[in-house]
Amino acid sequence: MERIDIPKKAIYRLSIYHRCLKRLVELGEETVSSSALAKAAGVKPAQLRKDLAYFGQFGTRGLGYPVEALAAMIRDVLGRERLQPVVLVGAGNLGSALLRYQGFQKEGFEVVAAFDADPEAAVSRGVQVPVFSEKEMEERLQADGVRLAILCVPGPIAQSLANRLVAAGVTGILNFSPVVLEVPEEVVVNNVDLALELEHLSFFVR
Amino acid sequence: MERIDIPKKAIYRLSIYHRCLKRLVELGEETVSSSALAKAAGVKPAQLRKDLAYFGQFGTRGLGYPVEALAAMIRDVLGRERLQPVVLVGAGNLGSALLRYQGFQKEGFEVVAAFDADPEAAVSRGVQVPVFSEKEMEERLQADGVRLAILCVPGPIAQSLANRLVAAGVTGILNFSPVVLEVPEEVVVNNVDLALELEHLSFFVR
DNA sequence: TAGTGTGAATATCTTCACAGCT
DNA sequence: AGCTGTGAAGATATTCACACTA
Repeated sequence: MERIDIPKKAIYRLSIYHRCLKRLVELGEETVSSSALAKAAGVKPAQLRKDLAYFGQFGTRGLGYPVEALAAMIRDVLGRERLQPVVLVGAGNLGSALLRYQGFQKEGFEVVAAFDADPEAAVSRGVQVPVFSEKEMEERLQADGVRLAILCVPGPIAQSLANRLVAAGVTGILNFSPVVLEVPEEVVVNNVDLALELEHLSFFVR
Repeated sequence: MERIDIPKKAIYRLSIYHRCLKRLVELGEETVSSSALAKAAGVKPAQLRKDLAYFGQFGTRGLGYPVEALAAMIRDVLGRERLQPVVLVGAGNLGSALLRYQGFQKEGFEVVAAFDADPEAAVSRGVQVPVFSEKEMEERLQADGVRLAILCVPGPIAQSLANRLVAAGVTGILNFSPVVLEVPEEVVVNNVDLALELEHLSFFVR
């Protein structure tokens, strides 16, 4: 595994660059300089160049980077060339909002199914994605070979659902529950902790 | 400003420690060791001790940290002793879910008002918080002296609303829009970019 | 003995600055 | 002339390891 020494934050930035590049494609730009793209992404030019250099040489000295090709390479690096199916667990308030939220689809993720203890309730919230009983989770996950899950359940049950997801073959969890999940080390957990983000702001604001 | 050399991530961790401490308070624990608390928070003991040491000495050698007092000091450091009012801008799908979401209240934040171009629609989504027309934003912000805002509007209009928030005295923005906001340097922006988090996972999962 | 507080060592990440293409 | 690619320097953050103390 050669990507061992790529800064984790660089991966985040890659996503941001990709988004900026998509805008440039729409504008019909053919090339972009590191300084222009860096500005759009809110980073320093040198950092952008270094981030890209981890994956190869894509630019032309004196000219810049080819917009289209660079976007394609980032998609490739991020594993976004063929799109990953995703499931969502816990279609409560936040969960069902995420299901209606267009942001994931816009970035090319397909939420193929949702699971909840009370599927009826979720459906009544206007969710389009099929919502199944949480009991069917394992069989459906395995049938579809799903590896990415969004977890939006209350704190106290988050760990046990995470365990079940992992056992069913999920290796990436986007966790909205305000809980530190324990998972085997081959599983990646990404925490989005809304209250924590607000709290963090409040430190800088007073 | 002496907190200049405190790792930014340490502030995040402080919030996590605080959450764990609250649980310990409920359980009636009087003291906790760095290793126990670190385990609960998902960090190494040495890191926990270092994080706390930035703010003073709170532990007793051979014994551990007093749960209650430590929680109080963290609240103090995070500026959470008196609670900050927060507003939410953009009560669409995601925004109104956040308004119904109990997580903020549970952590002691009060969302005092929401603003949207179409307040009726938001109210019809079952939002309890008063929703005002986006036009009234400035006057109400200034009246209440609000300094924290949650921004959940579509990308294209995010920057202009951020500008208005800043002009009206907001100094901390929790930004859910998939856009890099430009703000004066005294303003802190905290980005929560849902699609980006998923994309990040997909890199590690393939 | 159990467990904090911390300097020093290490690891990680960012920025500089410039050689080298086009 | 303009802009990339990158080694080296600098800045930050984490971890170790142990002196110290209740």
